Amino acid sequence: MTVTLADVAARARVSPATVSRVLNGNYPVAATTRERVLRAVDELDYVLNGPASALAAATSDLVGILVNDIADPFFGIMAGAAQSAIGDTGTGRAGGEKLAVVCNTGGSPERELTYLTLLQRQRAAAVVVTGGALVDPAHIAALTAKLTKLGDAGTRVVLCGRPPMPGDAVAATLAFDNRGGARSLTEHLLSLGHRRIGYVAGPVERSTTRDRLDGHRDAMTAAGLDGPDADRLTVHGRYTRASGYDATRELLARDPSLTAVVAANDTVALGACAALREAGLRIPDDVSVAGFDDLPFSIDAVPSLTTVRLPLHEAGVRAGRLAMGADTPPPGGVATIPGELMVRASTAPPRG
Amino acid sequence: MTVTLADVAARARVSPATVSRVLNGNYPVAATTRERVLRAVDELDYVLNGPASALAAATSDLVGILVNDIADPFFGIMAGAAQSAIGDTGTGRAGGEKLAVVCNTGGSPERELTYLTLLQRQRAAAVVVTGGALVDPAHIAALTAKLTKLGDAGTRVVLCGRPPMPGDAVAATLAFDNRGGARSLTEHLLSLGHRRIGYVAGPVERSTTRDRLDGHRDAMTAAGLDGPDADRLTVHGRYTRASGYDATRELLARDPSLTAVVAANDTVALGACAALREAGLRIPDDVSVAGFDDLPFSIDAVPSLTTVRLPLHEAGVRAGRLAMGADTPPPGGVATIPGELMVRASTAPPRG
DNA sequence: ATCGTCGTAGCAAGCGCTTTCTATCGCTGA
DNA sequence: TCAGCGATAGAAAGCGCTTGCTACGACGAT
Repeated sequence: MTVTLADVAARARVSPATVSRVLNGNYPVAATTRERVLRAVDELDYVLNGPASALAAATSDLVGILVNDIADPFFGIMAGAAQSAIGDTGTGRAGGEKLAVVCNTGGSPERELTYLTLLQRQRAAAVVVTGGALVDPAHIAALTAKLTKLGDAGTRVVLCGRPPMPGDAVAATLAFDNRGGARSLTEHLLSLGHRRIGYVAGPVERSTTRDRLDGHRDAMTAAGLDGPDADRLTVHGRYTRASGYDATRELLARDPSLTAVVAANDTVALGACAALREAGLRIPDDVSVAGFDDLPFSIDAVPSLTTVRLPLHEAGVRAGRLAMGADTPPPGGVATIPGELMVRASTAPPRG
Repeated sequence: MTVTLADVAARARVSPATVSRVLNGNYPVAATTRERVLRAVDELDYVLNGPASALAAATSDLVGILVNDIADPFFGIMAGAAQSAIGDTGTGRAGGEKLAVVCNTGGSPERELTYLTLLQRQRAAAVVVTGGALVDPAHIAALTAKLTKLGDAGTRVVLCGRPPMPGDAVAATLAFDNRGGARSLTEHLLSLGHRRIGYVAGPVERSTTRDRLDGHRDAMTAAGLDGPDADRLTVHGRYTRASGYDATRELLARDPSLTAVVAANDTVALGACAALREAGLRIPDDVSVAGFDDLPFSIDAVPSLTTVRLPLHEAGVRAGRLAMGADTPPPGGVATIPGELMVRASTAPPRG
């Protein structure tokens, strides 16, 4: 039926062992023999049997990339960058290609674990886990256990855009400085003269939400604005446009006099803009708006969005290279990646 | 080292064969035996060796989803929908889970082929190929050959949002009616009274570009507007915001008096809006703008974008189910999915 | 009481590859 | 001239699982 190594060997008049060695290029083979084998491979249109090879060699060329939401460019950009970094690291040697695949957890902890098990089952060469973690201790424990098992089985584990985990299960961690970024964003608003600043946060159970909110609070506290308003002007929602819209209406109801809204991310900020506009408020004349992440569409928003730029592409590439073992891990295994404040047209001094 | 089937068998005091049958649930096993095996699996924290299983059974539980650009929600939505449809089809039986993974080709034909080879190597159970095809005959031939080989090897091939291919390599095709959608969009503009309509097309080599442009031309021709202007008012670019921006400036230079711009998709439309606004033109008062796809952000654009809605999520789900063999293919193997005209605030009658 | 049958479980032969160990050949140096 | 060695190729033993076939009781039917 399908062509096997033995078929190729027969056609090239060598032993299967030799064909295997030519294909893997990890053993000296005379040039003329190699030539003959390669020709046979070509003529028979032979494709290696991955499972058989993985079984015999006890390693596979699968690399998994876990994302929370594949329809969100935040993850798409990182995943795409990681995937191409992994694809490009194939040193040109035949058969050296890795199969970098992305798995969409939809933000569900169970699916996250399920995918990790599936990847473990496939004896994946590496796993890149992206995006904010759940704060839930039970899940962290389960995840740590799973990653440890993966690590023990020889799978390289890399965290990207996610806080470090306890234990030494993880080969490398690339964490975003969400807290610092959020702080500088709020500081920007404060320096413009804003005092009544609403905050549209993400889901409480996510570390990203907590870190960004902490950064915001840091800045507010430093400005002496940590009164009871802090809680009253914070609304939690999901990382969606609709959530930003709803939350902003709520904020407006709680304090119609607020002069700025900080959103958990750019997508949420878009929803906030819609709600404000609908309320007859102009941006930034009446109310300033700020986002986070600097996704591609943010610069196109009207007005263009002030936000914190996260080097998603660069982080993805680095994560991919780390997963391949092509880069050495940062000292201590953890690198914190700073965000960069991008001041654009959606923020301005408050009126009066 | 790692736990094997034999270890589980020993602990449950049965033969490896029995453990395998319990895990696969495809052979009668006495309830008490099953119970004992399951407990042993649990106690030893056993994870099946995927490659070994795939080798012995000559099938794997890998399903590949190919996309052009993972950072583009157009693909993200379809891929996410397909992936969850595939995950959910696991009929509850233990071990029945498929590993649905998405592969990012970046629009490169070579990478497309490479990924297909890699999936073939893994003996993937199914492959879903999304997005517009390349018009290039050489690539179509190569692709057809590859897909045929995959099909012959038992991989179910499903096309989603992509025109049908020659031959019987493909199990099912879900094609979008790009041409019909584009036609109704332009008809809408014509019915508003527009006559000088610019068209910002995608890359010439993509079938999606060609189909949408054909639909536009259909409508223009039917309105007796197929003069030399047809070419003059068409500019090709990529499916990006920047490309839409550049192309629209070009269009404006060619004919400052145009009253409407139709873009190849929503992302491009956003760029077009930016260019128009920069030129001091108001939307839709001075110039109407229309997109295609109805991505989530389109309703949030200012003004909200008139576009053609493609049921990306539904199509993705259906493709996923087809890939699992959970749905029966449409008659003839091809289903054409219509788009729905969404008239919003970015289009209005021309001035005067 | 005997035989066929049904329901379970075990045996053992691979699946297609990798890799260790061994064999062979042509040289080089003494 | 011959031992010894480097370079290259082959033989064969698995890797961990699936599955066709066989084995074995227990039971109802004759």
